[in-house]
Parts: sequence; C-alpha cells; structure tokens
Amino acid sequence: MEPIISSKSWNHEIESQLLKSWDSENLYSFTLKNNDNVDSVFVIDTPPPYPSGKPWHIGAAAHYAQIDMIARTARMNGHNVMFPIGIDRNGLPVEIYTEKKYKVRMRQVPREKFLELCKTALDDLENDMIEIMRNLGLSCNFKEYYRTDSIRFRTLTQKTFIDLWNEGLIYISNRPNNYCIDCGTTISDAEIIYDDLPTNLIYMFFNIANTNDDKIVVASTRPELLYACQAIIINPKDQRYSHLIGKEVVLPLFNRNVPILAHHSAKPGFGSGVVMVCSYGDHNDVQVFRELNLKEIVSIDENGYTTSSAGNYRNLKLKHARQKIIDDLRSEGIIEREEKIMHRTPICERSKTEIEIIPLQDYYLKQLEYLPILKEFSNKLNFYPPIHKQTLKNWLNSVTIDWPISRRRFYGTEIPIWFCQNCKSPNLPKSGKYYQPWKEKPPFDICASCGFNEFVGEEKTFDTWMDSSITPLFISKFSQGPEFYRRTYPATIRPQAKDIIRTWLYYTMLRCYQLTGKLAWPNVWIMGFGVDEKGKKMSKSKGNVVDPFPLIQKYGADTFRFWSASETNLGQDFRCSEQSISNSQKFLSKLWNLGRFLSSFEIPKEFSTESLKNNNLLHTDKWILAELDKLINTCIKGYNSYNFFIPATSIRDFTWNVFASHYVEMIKGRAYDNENKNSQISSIYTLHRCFSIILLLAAPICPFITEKLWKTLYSSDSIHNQKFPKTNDFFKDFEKYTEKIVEFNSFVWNKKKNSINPNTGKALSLKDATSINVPSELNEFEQDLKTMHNIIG
RNA sequence: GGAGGGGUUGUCUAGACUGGUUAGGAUACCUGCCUUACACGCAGGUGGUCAUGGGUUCGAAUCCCAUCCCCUCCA
Repeated sequence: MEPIISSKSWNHEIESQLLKSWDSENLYSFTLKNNDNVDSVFVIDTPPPYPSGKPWHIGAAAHYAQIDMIARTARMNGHNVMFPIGIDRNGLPVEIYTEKKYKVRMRQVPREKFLELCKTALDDLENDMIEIMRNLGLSCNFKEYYRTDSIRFRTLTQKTFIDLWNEGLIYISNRPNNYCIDCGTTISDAEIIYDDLPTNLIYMFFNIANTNDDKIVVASTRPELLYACQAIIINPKDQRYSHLIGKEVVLPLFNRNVPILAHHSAKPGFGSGVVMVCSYGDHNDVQVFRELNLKEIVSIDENGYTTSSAGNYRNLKLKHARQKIIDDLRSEGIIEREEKIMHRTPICERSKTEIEIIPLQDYYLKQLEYLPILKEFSNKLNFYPPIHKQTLKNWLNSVTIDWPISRRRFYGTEIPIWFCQNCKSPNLPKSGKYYQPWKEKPPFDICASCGFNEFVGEEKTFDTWMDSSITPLFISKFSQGPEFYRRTYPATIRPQAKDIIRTWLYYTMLRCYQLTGKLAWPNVWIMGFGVDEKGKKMSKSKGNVVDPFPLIQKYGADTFRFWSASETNLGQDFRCSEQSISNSQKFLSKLWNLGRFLSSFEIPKEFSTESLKNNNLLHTDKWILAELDKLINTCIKGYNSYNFFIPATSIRDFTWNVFASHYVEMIKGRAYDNENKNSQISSIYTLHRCFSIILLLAAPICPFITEKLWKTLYSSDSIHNQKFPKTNDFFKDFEKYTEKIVEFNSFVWNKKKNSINPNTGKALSLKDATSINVPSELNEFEQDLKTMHNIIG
C-alpha cells in the first residue's frame, strides 16, 4: 500500500496552516462550565511579558513555550484551562527605551507628548512579542489579551490603592530613600543591584576641637559629603581611639564642630577605623543617623546637585563638587593619603547608575507587619523545582522597610490623589474609575478636611510592580464578576522567571493577601535564564544576544519548542545556540518519517484495547507494548512535575532508540507479509498503538507535528482535544527482554560489519544473509529476529 | 561577610536524595553503508584519574570532612 504521507521531511510551513485552523476551531478558548470550580479549572497566572527592547530575549521565548506546555499538560489531564495573556506596559524600562529611541529627556518634553512616544514604542515592541508568541503556537487566549496600561487595568490598580489607603495600609512619609538621579525617582530596595566598583578611599586629618594640634585620621569614600557630616564614629571596642569618645572634631574646609561618638558599625579593620557619618553616604549612614538621633542635613537635590548646605560648593553636580572638595583638601594638606579600593556600590537596576540616598516625600505600602504571615505562606507554597523557595525565603528575611510605591515618572498608573490647596490634606476619589490627577479636575468639589475648593493633583505614578502584582486578581475579574472571581481565584499556578522572585512573586503574595486574605496560588513554577552557548548571560554590550525570531522562522516552532524542552532542566539556566536548536530538528524528522512509514498500513478495526488481554498478539508486539507502558509512566510523572525535560528526552529515546531501531526493524517482515494475516495484523495494530501514544505524549511539547500526524492517521478531531493515555500493564513481564534484544541486534550488526561478502569483497550489508544462533532466552522472538537479520540455517 | 547552586570525555548533559556489574545519552570527530519510513538516515568506532585531597564502606561520581574554581542571591 502506498503511504498517505509522501513527503520525506516535516515541512514546518504547515505550522501556519494549523494555527489558522486552531483559530477557526476556537480550540483553546476558555469558558466557565456550570460545574466548574477552583479545583476543576486550571488557572495560569501568566506573566505579562515586558517589552523592554529588541530583540525579545530567546530565553523568554523558550519560557513562554514551556508555559504553554503547562497549559497543554493541564488540558490533557482533563482540566478546563484558563490561560490568559497580557502585556506589561508600565514603568521605567520603557521610558528609558523611549528616551534612547527618540533622543528625548522625559522632563524636557510635555508630559502628554512623552506618553504618546512611549505608547508608540510599546506598540512596536509589543507586536514583535505577540508575533513570536503566536508563531510558537501558544494556546493562550489571544483574543482577550490585555495590557497593564489599559483603562481597565489601571482602574483596578487605582481601586486597590484606594481600598488599601482607606484601610490605613498606605501612608505618606518624608524619609531618606534610594534615589536614582538618572531616572529622577525614588526606587525600592528590590530594584537595586550591587556591583564592586573601584573608588578612592581618602584618608583625611581632622583636628580635635579645643586642643592644640591633636589630629585624627578619618577615611571616607565620600569626602564630597563632608558638609553633611554630623558625627564621627568609632567602634567602642577599638582601643586606639576610645579616649576620644565624647570629644569633638573640626570639619576641614567647613570649620564646623561635630561630636565623636561610639557606634558598633565602625569597623576597626576598614580604613583608619574612624568613620564620618553624613546624610547620606550609604544605608549605614541612615541607620546611624536614626540610632544616634542626629539631625539630617539635606545634601543633594533631586537633580543630583549640591544644596545650599554645601556653602561654597553649592549648586554643583555631585561629581564636580567631589573634585573641587578633594582639590581643596589636597591643597590645604588635609589629605594624608589615598587608597584605591573596590567598593560594593548600590546601582539602579534600570539605568545602571549609582544610587544616592536623599530624603523625599513618598508613598509607602505597609509590608513589615505582613512578613510573618507571608513566611507561613511561603512554607505552604509548592515550588517547581523546590530549590528556588530559598530565594523567596532569603528575601522575606531581608525586607526591612515598608515598600515605597511612588515614582517620579510619567509612564505609569497615576496615584489617584488630589491635595487641598488650603490644608494640604490628601483627598481620594471613589474607586471604579481611572483618574489622572496631573491633568484632570478632581471628581469632588470640596476638601473633606477643611471644605476648601481648590486642589492640586498628584503628579507621581506607581511603581510598576503595583500593577503587575495584581495579575491574579485582574484575570479573575476581581471586583467585576463575583461568580467568575469565586471560581477562578486563587489561580492554580504562577509560572515565572527566577530573577523576579523578590519582586513579582513577593509583591503578588503581599498584595493579594492584603486584598483577599488568601494566597494567590498554591504552586509556583520557576524557570532559569537562557544564557549564551558558553554559559554567559546575554547582554547587548557583550554582543552575545540571540534573536529567537529568525531561528523560529528557519527551524519552525516545534523544533524550537522541542529544543526548549529537551535542553533545559527544570529551573536551571540553559544554553542557547543555533547548533543545539538545529539538532532538535532531527527528532521531528524521525517522527515524521515514522509517520510516513505507518501511513502505509491501515489500522486494523478488529482490535480494541479489550482484546489486548487476549493472546492475539505476538511476543515482539507484547514486548514493545510493555516498553510503551514504561514510557507512559515516565512521561506522566514528568508532566505532573511540569518538568518537560523528562517527557522530551524519554520520548525521543523510546521512539528513536527502541521503537524505530529495534521494534520496527523486527516486525517489518510481518507488516509487509500479506500471506499471514494474523501476525500481520498483530504487528500493524501494535505499530499504530505505539505511534498514536507517542503522538499523544509529545503533543504538549510539539503541538504542530503531532496534530498533523494525528489528523492524517487517526482522527479528524484535534489531538489537542484528547487526554493523556493510560497504562494497562498487561505485558509487564516482557520488560526484561529489552536489554537482551538490543544486545543481540547489536551483536549481529557488529558481526556483519566485520564479515566480508565473498562476492563483493566488502563488509556484509545489513540485508545480506548470515547464519547466527538466536540465543535461547530470545526464543520467543526467534522468527522476527531471523527475518530482521536475514538469518539462514 | 552570609545563603544557595554547580564543577562528569573536544563541547553540552543524565545519573547523586535512595552507594553496587562495563558512568548512560546528545553533539562533534573517524570508518563503512542509499538496507522496501528516514543520508535530516543506518551500523560500528575513538574519546572520561566523574575538580583536588582525605575519610566512611567489602564497594563511592553518589555519603562525610577539607581545599580550589565557577555561577546566583542577600548584607
């Protein structure tokens, strides 16, 4: 019989046809059924990807391919799967991208105009991501994809703010905080990274006040903050200096007296052991000011210039002030020496510039009092893989201040507050609408506190995590549809990358608990980074960025997806290279050609699963069915732990190295032998049973090729409407033969290779006849083995 | 300074929790082969002191201790 499939290789251009047919069949649409509840519905709290630049990270593309496998796994396990997709469009990264792209500065163009530019940039970046996601065959709900900068989303963000404000969980405070001069905004601890940078440690002579010529050497990396110094500290255990505690020193250049105090944070081994405390050189300064009750001197303004407290050095960019002050200290002979050191420096995660600590008025969301309950929750959370729970625990143990949620930026959800011009008190609108106080009149006439009728709108926006931390609420229509919400919240699983555990994961836990009293999901699935082929992190500056789009175009989505599953172990970093992607293509080709081979044999109708129990099957067929059962068990186990490496590699191993290499070769003779109907049917039935199950097992990973083969060979109903196969263990006894069969076949192949064909003078071809005794333990397979190897005698 | 992960052939990786024949696979390389699904294939082969040192054990890639190196997170 001629094969139905004629093409010798899998043509991935078929993928786009399949996408269209899935679209028109509405294959992945989600609607709540009458009896659906939180247990039967499988809700994926999909990360809305952030468009921060081009190209989209190949690791992210792989990440979403795997999230799709989670969705498909759940469907094949019989769940009604809600797989939403949105795009995160708020916040700093896109502003920085826009500033670069259009060569503008945010504060130098009208706010309205800047927002327009951001939108244009976002739309462009977003299109690229959506196209990649579609091409990858993501089975998410594209028809309803949402944006975090939409009116609906921002209305919800503002509602949650208003609710929490009314509950007293948000407050305004003027306190020293991390400030990025480049971004012009306060940032949270979670947005800071640290880097060891070279700097000069400057040793300076300070005169002890009211003495003739007594001096002390102070070492500092921030001499430019001399004018904001309010104390000199030494460690109380440091005997070199203990006699000086209680005295004062005279600040050089500024001639102001400050006290010498004891504080444990002065490290005797660092510098001279004498530290000057300024407001604010670093986080330690903040702590010392608070603990020793020192009076703050505002040293730097929001633009990074020195304030009037710097005297002769006022109104200078910090760098210039530093240079000038050091020059002057030098010329007055105050510098004893300078030492080059590597200094651990806090850096803004976005702009990569050093952060300063300056006191500003900002909004804070209470989080410290929630840490105990969140720690309790974190114990209950299932992490896939468990190892990454540690990162969350570490973070929960290092949160020390409430979360500053306001940003002095433009492209974000506005903080919905108007301040009374008279009494300055904040007035909040009712929730349920989207407000833009910087350009709108307030939705009320008089101040709730004093009755005055003029207001000024808040100009600040929210930290972008204020928006994205409520995705589980947004997708479950919190505050919109009580019935829908009740049945879809908490979500089932949060898949996300490991680098945003302390931000997205943590903030979602916090916010959703504050708003609902529940943990947002019981399961968290964490994926590692895509790194370059040498294992290094990809970055534009290194030039090792791999663009996923051309690779998907060249090799097809299924190849990309199979690569992603078979090369990445759960939660670990994975290497990306064209070579490894191209290698994955081979398996699809193998699968396709097996399908081509099978397509020449019609499925026997008289065989049902029930009749398997009868002994109608020959031994070789029972043996492969035993191996198939083993495969099913392994795959289901892998799928249920969302570790796609396991099914991908075990399917490839079984299909290629057991099924194709040994079983198919062993039964080929029977399959073609029309004379012996019973043994022929037994083989053809088994071929199809194995192959259809291989397709089902591979469907979540390679949805395209499996669908094409499934529809060609087995059913007009999509493979993506099927359930995972079940094992029956009828032939478990036959597992023991696998090793012996493989060994024997190898032995014959080897023997032929090492024998010479007297007619040609060459090594025996595999089809040449040979005479070998089939070992007695393989008696049951003797006939098939003889035909396979053309064994005579 | 603290926490976590890792070091297996030219390259990548499985195995480690639960110690047990010859450390499995992929890729690259070499040799031969167009064998009625596939040359994007088939068969065979070369290649490993499982980071180093010590310990436990009849037996260690696996367990314990120490050392070195790499990565991530936190201060």
